[in-house]
Amino acid sequence: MAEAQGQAPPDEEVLVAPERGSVEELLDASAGDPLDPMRHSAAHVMAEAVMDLFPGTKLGIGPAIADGFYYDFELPRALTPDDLAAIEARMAASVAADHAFVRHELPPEEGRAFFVERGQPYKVEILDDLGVAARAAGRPMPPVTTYEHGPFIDLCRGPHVASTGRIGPFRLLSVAGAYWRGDEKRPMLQRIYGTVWATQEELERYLWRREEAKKRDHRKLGRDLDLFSFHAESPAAPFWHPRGMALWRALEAWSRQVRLEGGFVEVRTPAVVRKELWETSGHWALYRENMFVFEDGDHLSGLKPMNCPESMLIFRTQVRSYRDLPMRLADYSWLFRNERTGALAGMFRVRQLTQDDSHVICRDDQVIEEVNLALRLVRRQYGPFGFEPRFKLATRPEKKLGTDEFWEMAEGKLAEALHGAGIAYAVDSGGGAFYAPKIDVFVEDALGREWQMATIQLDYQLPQRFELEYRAAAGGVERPVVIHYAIYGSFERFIGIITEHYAGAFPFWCAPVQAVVVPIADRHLDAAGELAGVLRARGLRVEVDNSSNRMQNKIRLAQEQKVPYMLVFGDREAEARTASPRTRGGEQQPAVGWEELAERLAEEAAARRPD
RNA sequence: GCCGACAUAGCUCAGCGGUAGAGCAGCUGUUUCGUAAACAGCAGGUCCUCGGUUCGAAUCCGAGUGUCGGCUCCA
Repeated sequence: MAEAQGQAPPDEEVLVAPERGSVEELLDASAGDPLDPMRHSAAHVMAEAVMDLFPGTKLGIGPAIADGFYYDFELPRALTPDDLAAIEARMAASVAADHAFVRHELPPEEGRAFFVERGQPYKVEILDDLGVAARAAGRPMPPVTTYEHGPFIDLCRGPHVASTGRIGPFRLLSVAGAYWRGDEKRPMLQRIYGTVWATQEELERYLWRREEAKKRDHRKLGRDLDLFSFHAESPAAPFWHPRGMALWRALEAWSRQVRLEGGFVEVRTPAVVRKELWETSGHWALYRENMFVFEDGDHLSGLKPMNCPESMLIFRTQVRSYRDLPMRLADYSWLFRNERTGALAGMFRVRQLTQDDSHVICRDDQVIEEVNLALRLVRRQYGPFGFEPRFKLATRPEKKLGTDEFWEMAEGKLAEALHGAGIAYAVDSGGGAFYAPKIDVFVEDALGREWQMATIQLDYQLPQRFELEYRAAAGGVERPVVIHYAIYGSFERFIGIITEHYAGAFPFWCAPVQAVVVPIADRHLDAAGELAGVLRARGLRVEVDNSSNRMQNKIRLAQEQKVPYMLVFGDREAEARTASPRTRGGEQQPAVGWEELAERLAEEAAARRPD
């Protein structure tokens, strides 16, 4: 989720840290939530409470964020959950006291002196930086604004609610470490997160949503549904169980079909690669700390973190003609990334992963068309999940390779491809990779969370590093362009996302187990097995519950496993060679003949409806 | 990597200085049942690992490993 790189408008970034990864923030940084003043006010009240309980606390920043607020503190000791309760109680007292928020303005020097005197070095640093920024812009340093309520006064530009009594129902949520200004070389402060809403109902709804998200946690569902497991013997590397693998294969088959329709051919490339390749690609210089490197005889080798360099080698195995382009290569190879331990998180960040990786090697005049194809494939591949992707054009960053003309051209091509596909998009100014602009793709899940999914990257660097060339129509040689994208991203992360999106109730087409036959008594087991065989012959994933449980319990277990169809099978069905389907939605369907059922379910699977 | 928390049976958790408990799951037996839990019995644990304190450690302390919440990172 934190893959998006937020870039706050320059004059906002000091006092208000945007929530990283929030697409709303990325798409429209100016759109503030109407609850923000209240949330920010709650942060002030929390700071008041903390100062009260821990005199001498040094204050960091305390902005409003999506759904709430936080404040960073330098404290004499680590906070415990009990402290949160005490802080909440003090906050409640401050709210009950209904202190007015009062704005003050001080001349710059006086304002600075005020915070020096109060022993607030972080606030002083902010003021000093504001001064530097003002001078750089050739403006005079503006007055220092503070907000005071009751016993507490803080550097702040506002706005706030009129008084603390206007702060709605709130709850403190968690404590976490956070580097001052997000810089890992600076001190680590303690950040308290809280949430606040206009009404009790909204607060409760938010807390319910958090609970719901916890219930849907893919790490829990992955175990409950027997999809995968993690083991300390290979940290952050999933072990795929039969059911997880069934889901994977269904997704993979769909990805392959989409690639096939898009004119791709598939390759597979080695996992162990000598360092010379990574030197050529630039990974050795730029990505080595994330690679697993080892001695391989008298050479140094690395496990590949990405597929692209190897596709370059495949391209170079022949003299290529302009007629051979575009060459569209799909690659589902294993990738290995030695992520920093703290970054690991269930399926969302693993160290061994597989992408539905796509490399299009094309002529410069084919770029727009190929990006356009990528955009169409993205939409097509997300269709069966009901995801409606949103697109963002990430343009030149401050630190970049290449001339302005180059960026002008590359950004223009991506924009044109977006227009050509009839896609409305936002611009993430400065969000591009250092070597080229890109198009980032986002989807919203069933809980309203935004996820960054595919990224479509233009790459003029790799062809140059690998000296790729083709024979041009006009004679001579020219250098192709590479377009990279993975639509699911990694299978691991995508499965994590859809597990939570569907709360484990996967659509029929990709459900790990599509139907369970529920024999009513042991005498039905043989015929139930026959029924399963008929369905399996049509490629359906069917199991028979041959336990000694009663039918009711078999149904309950199948429901808990979120199996789309339960096929109740007793004397009547055995007699007539039918089955009585019950859906996981609780609908009981009339008995149907085996062949007809197989036909119907096979069609349903092929239709890949999002459900 | 950094800050903090957590680690007890397959799962969810209780026990928190005197050598370990429940529910569910599992196994066995009985039951063979018509749309979300049949009944009975049995079995199951170097209390993450290593070290320390103590007469005695699941319990206190330290280190390590893993996981979780964040920060950072994320071609």
